[in-house]
Amino acid sequence: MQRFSKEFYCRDVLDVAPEMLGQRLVRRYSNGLVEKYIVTEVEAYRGCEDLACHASKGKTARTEIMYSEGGRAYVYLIYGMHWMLNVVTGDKNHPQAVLIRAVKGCYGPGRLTRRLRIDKSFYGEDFTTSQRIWFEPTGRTPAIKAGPRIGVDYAGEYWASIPWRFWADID
DNA sequence: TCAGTGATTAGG
DNA sequence: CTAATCACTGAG
Repeated sequence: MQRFSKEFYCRDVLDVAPEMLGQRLVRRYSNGLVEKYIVTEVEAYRGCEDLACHASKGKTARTEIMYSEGGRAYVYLIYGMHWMLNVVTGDKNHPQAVLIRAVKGCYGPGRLTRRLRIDKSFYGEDFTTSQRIWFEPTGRTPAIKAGPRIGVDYAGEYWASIPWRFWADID
């Protein structure tokens, strides 16, 4: 099965995020074991004007990767214990990312990274060339639902209520 | 409901 | 250096 190429990721995050639902996340461990998961829930974070997006506070060592071309991983630690896995999208200097919140059988962004053993070493990982994590098209086009993003009340009512969380009910 | 946990960030 | 913040989770 072919993985998604650069072109898939180098588009607006609001186009990419919903299209990732129903697609396959593949993780290959150092011992050769390969696990495959279907993406079921994501969130879009879009540019410096989006007050819920980390890039709204400007370019820092942590957010730098979001300013690169789409197709790389933005990984960071939250609340001192949970790694968050994001997919950078869009053109260079258009900081955007898709937070992977859930896959079939594993719900919650922190649980997901714990199960897949994703940590800081995945920061900047290139999904188009990586041998340990990537995404593949499945051909599925599930019905998509949308609602407010989780845990971003600090961004103010407008950005906290905008429906940029997307999910699909996949058995 | 609420504490745990530590990297990251701005500020002195 | 200090202190605040935080795209979450699990226990009760």
